[in-house]
Amino acid sequence: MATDRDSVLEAAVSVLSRRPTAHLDEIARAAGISRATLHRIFPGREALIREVGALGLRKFAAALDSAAIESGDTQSALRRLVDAVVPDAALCAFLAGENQLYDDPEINELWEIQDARVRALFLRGQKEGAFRIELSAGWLSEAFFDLVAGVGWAVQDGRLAPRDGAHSLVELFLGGALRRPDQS
Amino acid sequence: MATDRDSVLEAAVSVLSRRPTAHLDEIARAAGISRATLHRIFPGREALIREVGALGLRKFAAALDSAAIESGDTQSALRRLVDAVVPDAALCAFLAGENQLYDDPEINELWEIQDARVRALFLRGQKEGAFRIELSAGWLSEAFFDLVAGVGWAVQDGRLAPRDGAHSLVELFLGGALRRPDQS
DNA sequence: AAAGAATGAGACATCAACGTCTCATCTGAT
DNA sequence: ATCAGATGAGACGTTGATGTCTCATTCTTT
Repeated sequence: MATDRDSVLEAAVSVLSRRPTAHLDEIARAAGISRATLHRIFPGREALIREVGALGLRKFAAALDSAAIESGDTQSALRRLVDAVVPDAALCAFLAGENQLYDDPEINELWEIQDARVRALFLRGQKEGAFRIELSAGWLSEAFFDLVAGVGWAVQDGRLAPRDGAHSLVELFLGGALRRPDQS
Repeated sequence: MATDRDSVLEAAVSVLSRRPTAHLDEIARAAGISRATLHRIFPGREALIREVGALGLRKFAAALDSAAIESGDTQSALRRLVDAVVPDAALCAFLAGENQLYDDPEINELWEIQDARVRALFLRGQKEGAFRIELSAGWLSEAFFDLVAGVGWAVQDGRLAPRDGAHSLVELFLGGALRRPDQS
């Protein structure tokens, strides 16, 4: 039952993250069901979008949990987080693009919680001396999420190999684009 | 005449970059004109969206030109590019979110040209030893644009001060989030 | 095999945004 | 002051997506 709902939601993500205005026909076809059945599972378009958003936030929260970002050294924690979150990067891309979701107070609150956790990770890392302090924890958190979404889009459009997603993300975000001759 | 069109387009960007499905009523109100006049300037919604996209690409191309990314050392070129592009970050955010734009061959070709220029900048920087070679020029280009769009969104939503946009972007993209004790 | 549930296909009404039109009002130039 | 042009406000029909319905078919369970 729940797995059925989730499989439909995953199919919806694959369509909606690319084209947020896709018709229900299209989503139903992507999920391999008819529009009638789609309506039997979700009362309407709005409910479907909300459920996709909620799924995305659940998975993001689960990634934060499984990465145990609140413990251990912060750099390793961030690397674990990337590994945990990249498989669901498409969902993050959806969350990033569907700003209308945050009109819903429940969704918004759930997001605030997760975002605060990420910000806390960066703040802790800054206090420990792992992350740069010239950049605010808020901006680091925001930029991190932007890049996760970017990986999601790039993978989905075939511009980035799924295998490379986590590595490209970590290396750029942590190390930057500049080569450091004095480092190696 | 042209300034009038452009002022309407700028108003449209401020609305559409945040909510791509905004009604024409809303856009007209944001531009300070009536829906009738909006229709007199642009034949329809589709044309309006296309024009906004074209404006964004023109401004992006102008930023690449004014930054002279094809000459000089690549790191400085990138810094100049950031300074030139951040004021129009909202337009880039719109371009990033409106994937449907790229169905239009003219828009798509224009984008390909600019994207190739950015990729060439990174490739040149890699050959010159300024940029890391473990990350593909394509990914660097993609991530750069993601962050520019992120700055646009963050500034528009008040999460990032406009003054900080360029600095935050350059520092994170070039230097990464990691602090380097052996550097300073 | 038979009964029940679930699904797909399609028809149908509804509704909101869009595009077009008209007319009154305002502005600006002569 | 007058006239031409532009604008705003609003009405109107059209269109397309949505939500609901029915019915035939398929799958499941016993």
